[in-house]
Amino acid sequence: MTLTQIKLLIEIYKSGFNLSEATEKMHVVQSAGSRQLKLLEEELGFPVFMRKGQRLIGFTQVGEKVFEQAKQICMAEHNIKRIVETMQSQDEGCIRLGTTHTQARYILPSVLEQFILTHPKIKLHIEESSPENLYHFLKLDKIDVAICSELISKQDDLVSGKAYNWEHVLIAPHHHPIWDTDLSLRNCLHFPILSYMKGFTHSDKVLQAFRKIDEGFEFDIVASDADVIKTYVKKDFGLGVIAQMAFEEEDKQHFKCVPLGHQVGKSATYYAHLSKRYLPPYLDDFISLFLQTVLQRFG
Amino acid sequence: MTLTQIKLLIEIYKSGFNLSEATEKMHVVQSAGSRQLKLLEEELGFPVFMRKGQRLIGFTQVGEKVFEQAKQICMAEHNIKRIVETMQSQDEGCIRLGTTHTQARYILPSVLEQFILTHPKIKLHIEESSPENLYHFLKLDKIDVAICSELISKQDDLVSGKAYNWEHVLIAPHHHPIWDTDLSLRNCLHFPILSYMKGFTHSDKVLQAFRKIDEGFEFDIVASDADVIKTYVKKDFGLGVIAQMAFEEEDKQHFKCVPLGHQVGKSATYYAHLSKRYLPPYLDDFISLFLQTVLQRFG
DNA sequence: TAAGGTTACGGCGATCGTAACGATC
DNA sequence: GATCGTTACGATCGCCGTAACCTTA
Repeated sequence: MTLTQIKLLIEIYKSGFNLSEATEKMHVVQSAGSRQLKLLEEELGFPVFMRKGQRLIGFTQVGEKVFEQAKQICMAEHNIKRIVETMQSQDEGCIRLGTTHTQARYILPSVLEQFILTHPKIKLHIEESSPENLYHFLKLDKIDVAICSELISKQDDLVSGKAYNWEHVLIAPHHHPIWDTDLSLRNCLHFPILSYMKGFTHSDKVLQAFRKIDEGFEFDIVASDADVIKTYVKKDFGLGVIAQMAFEEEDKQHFKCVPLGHQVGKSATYYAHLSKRYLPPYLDDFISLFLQTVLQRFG
Repeated sequence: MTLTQIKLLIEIYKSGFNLSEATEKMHVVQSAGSRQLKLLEEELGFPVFMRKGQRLIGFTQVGEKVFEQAKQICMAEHNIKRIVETMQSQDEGCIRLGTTHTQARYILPSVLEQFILTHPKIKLHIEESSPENLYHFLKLDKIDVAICSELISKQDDLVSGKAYNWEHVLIAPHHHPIWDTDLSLRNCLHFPILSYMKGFTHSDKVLQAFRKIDEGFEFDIVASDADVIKTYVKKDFGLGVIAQMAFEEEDKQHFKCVPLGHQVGKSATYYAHLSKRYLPPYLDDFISLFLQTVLQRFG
């Protein structure tokens, strides 16, 4: 068994079981891959791939399990490369952070502000996407660490932890008639309601809460970030339901704001990274700093 | 980077940083190993080993981390071999079980009785030792799975789970004067007390409990298994404190028995195996059967 | 017929073993 | 001086690329 053969398995999988494509990615001719695969399967004494005629169409039962281990091997090999890279370039490096707009816009600025002071040479790539996408990005090693809510916790191949709790808040201009009511969700239904798109910032929680009152409820306007929602609410399009983090000091000029936690439930933000992935020291630092910062702010 | 080089790191470590010994184990001449090591370190751009003159004396800081990953790679490679082995020999195989006397003698018989019915061709190696040793045996891959109390849980490189709760019991012959008292620990102190050796079957818990009453308390006779203790108690050497599992139906002829859980605390038995280790189906079966059996008996 | 996969063959590079040398205890 | 590690050199083995061939959409 060789590392080349192990990597070949991975590439074949990534290519959708197309050996030609896999070998191309490995910068060798197709026949070389064909031979290596044959050698590997001979050594193991079992076919790793199911074939339709000659073509590869998927893993065998054994293949599935072998593939799992092959991924481990590749991961560890990458880790070794990362270890020496981060050593070579002492305090330099790059953090590929995946997060949602809410975190990027309202939480991370203060974290990053401090981080770049202590780690001036670390580059930052901030990838904004939905929690679901972030989960896939982690698994595909497109990002090093994810900070978001939902989905991420309790995945067995991820290390994750809760960073802080938060709740949704209701916002409306100071003059809005809603402020003359008891602020129940039922009363809110008399006005257009703006909130997050499906999949963002626990919007489902809000939706469920309203649907307990009005089964066919839909938001009137949805956006994927609070800035847009706030802008529209400012223009008196209706009531906004956003994450508490998105309500800032200067928004008090335009809006009143009440928490909705008791009516739609509490939420939480998590961090996560692949469990067997090597984390360079500066990434550990970043996560620590993040946790420490939100602890001060929400703890 | 090659698998050979990775394995070389492992072997050098295992040989106490003696390259000659390591290469010998790998069935190549010493110079071959020397070269491979040089190549690896050149490729990484960092020395993996600290040297005193030319001799290897330990890992560098980078080396430590690389070594961690190297172990992962070796583990995964072994797993692949195990996967195909267990496939080749269908229902054959071997379970190397590490456990304590208490489990082996009083719990496992009923488990194994059933297991060999459904898996007649699986060989069993039962290694008896203290929990602490079992932990090391797991890490050295001397055993596949451990069943015991203490120590094992909450180790990050182990997968472990609680199997059942139990408590210590006090035993003494029917005619013993202790049965005329209120059975407090304080009253027990008037008699010689026999229990487990340090490190076995949560003996520390019992010791602590007695020491709360009598600071300088020591057991009068200790043994590493309940059979010995029971034999001595039968001969009227004193009171016995053993695990509840060790008190069997036929012992009622000779002893009375009272639980001590409220006085010395409850205990639990766990199972554990290396977290990244491939478990063949029959090993999964074994653990399931074990859990199921103790659930019926204690659950 | 094009695309995916296998097999045969020749060349080249990688690794090995021998052996001589250097360093350390 | 014995043990441990490095370096040089020639031989061998393994892997690659070319190319011809086979199989199936």
